Amino acid sequence: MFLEALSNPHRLRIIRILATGKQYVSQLARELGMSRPLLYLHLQKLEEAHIVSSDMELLDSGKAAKYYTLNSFELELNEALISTLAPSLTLKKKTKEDDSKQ
Amino acid sequence: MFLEALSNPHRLRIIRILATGKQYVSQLARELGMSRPLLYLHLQKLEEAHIVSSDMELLDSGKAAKYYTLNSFELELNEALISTLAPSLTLKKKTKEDDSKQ
DNA sequence: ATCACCTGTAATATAATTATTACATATGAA
DNA sequence: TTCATATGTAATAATTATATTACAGGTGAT
Repeated sequence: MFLEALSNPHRLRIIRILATGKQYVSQLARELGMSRPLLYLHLQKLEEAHIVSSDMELLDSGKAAKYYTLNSFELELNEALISTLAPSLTLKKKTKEDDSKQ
Repeated sequence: MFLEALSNPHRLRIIRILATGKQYVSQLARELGMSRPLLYLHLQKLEEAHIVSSDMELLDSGKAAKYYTLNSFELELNEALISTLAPSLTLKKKTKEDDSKQ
């Protein structure tokens, strides 16, 4: 999931922008020139991979906004790491259904 | 391209196996329980990303076999790296057509 | 009430990736 | 010659991922 989340150019751009500071969704959408629904999709993937986090905050205007923050991460990516961690890096979480099917 | 190549479970399994030593395609297909055409697809993506390399060798039987080897790589993956390298990590190489369209 | 912002998502369309099937070709051994 | 084992790829199908459109709802200011 983690590497999968990093495998899209839009998502890397999002990371790059959030690296300069937190932003709320509409603002980010304007900055990226991207529709909000599409941005939502990418933000969700990043959030599921724990690469970003979100929280609601009040703007000065008094309106609520959803702010996204970049989490810090560090991964020494080499062939040895992949050999040991292979499954957990990209596979989606197994559901209980999957287990019982097994 | 590099991160994209690492964003698939099959390809990580391939890496894991090749980490134990080079193998030729048919052998690898049997070991993975995967069809050869599909394996080809994944090996190509890995090779384009320079994660694996291939060369033809003669088996003891006298038949030619295409061996794949895992290249060694090392990438310190963190938010700073992504901020600086963002575009080159996932984008496909631009073609000359792309340039002239621009 | 209307305008200018915000969040959130359902339904759908489009594009890209992944997977299968069916071939053609070559070599050595029985 | 036939069998078993290689490589290689074209054509297609199936599945996921990405992107768009169209909504509904909320708040504060004019």
